[in-house]
Amino acid sequence: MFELDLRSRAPIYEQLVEKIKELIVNNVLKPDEQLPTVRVLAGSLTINPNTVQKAYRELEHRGYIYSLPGKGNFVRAAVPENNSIRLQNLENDFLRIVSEMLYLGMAPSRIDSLIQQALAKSEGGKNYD
Amino acid sequence: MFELDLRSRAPIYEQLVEKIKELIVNNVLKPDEQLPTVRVLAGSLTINPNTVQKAYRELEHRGYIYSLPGKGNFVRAAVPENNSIRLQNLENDFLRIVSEMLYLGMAPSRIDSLIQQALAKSEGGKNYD
DNA sequence: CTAACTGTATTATTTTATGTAGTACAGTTT
DNA sequence: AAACTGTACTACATAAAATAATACAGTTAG
Repeated sequence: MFELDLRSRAPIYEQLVEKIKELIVNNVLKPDEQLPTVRVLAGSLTINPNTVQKAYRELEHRGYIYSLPGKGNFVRAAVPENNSIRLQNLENDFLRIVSEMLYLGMAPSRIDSLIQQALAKSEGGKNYD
Repeated sequence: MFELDLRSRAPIYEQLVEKIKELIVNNVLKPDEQLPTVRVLAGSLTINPNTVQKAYRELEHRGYIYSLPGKGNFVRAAVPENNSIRLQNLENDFLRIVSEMLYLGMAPSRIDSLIQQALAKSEGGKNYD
C-alpha cells in the first residue's frame, strides 16, 4: 500500500495518518472503500497492530474514516458543511507557506502556476500515477 | 515576544522555531536585528535556557539566523540563491494543502483570494498588526 | 583589568512520547 | 462453531524532550 520511513523523526502512526490522508484526499481511496484491517496492515508493514490502530483512531477523529466494529475501517466521504474548522486551519497553513515562499524569493507567477497545477489535477479525473 | 502552548503535543523548541521563523518571514524581525539572548528569552518564557539554545541552533541550521559567540543571535537576511531545497519542500507542502482544501470543498476562487491577500501583505510595507 | 554580559558545551536526571508484546472481549461473517 | 473484524487494557522497553547545574571562552562596558 505504501512505505514508511522508519528512520524519520516523525512517529510511525503520524506517518501513517499522513499517508492515508493523502490517498483519501487524492481519491485513490474512494468513499466507503474498506481500508486494510488493523492486523493485515500491521503485518505487511511489520509494525505493531496497536500502532495502526492509533493511526486509524486519529483518522477517525479527524473525520477522514469511520469504523464499524467487527467489520472494518472505511473511507468517510467528505462533507463540505462540517469542515469550517479544518478549512480555517488549512488557510492558516496556506498563508504561512506562501509568506515563506515569498520571503525566500519565489516569484508570484510560480505560485500561480502551482495553483493551476493543483486545480488541473483535481478537476480532470483523479489518478495520474 | 510571543506565547507558547505548553499543552501542545509539539515540543517547546519546535514551537519556538516556528514562532521565530514566523516573525522573520513576516519581517517583524529585520535582518541583522538581535534576538533575545538565550537566558533572557528562557527567563521570560519560564523555560530552560537549553531549550532556547536548541531552537536557536535549529534556526541557524535552517539558515534563518546566525550567531556570534559572545555577542548574540541575529536575523540572517534571506539569500534567494541558496533556497532551492527549501523551496522544493514548500512547494510539496503547498500542493498537499491545496489538494486537501479542494477535497474539503473550498472554492477555487477562495484560494485565489488567499493568494492575493498574501501578496498584498508582502508587497505593501511589512507590519499591519 | 575586571565584572557582567554573551554563546556554547557537558553531564546527569526526570518526564513524557512512542512503540512493542500479549491478552482479552464483543460484533460480524461464513 | 470458527475465523474474521475492531477495541481495550496492562505491562514493558526505548527514545525524545526538558530541566538542572556547571563550566568555559569570547565580548563589552566600567
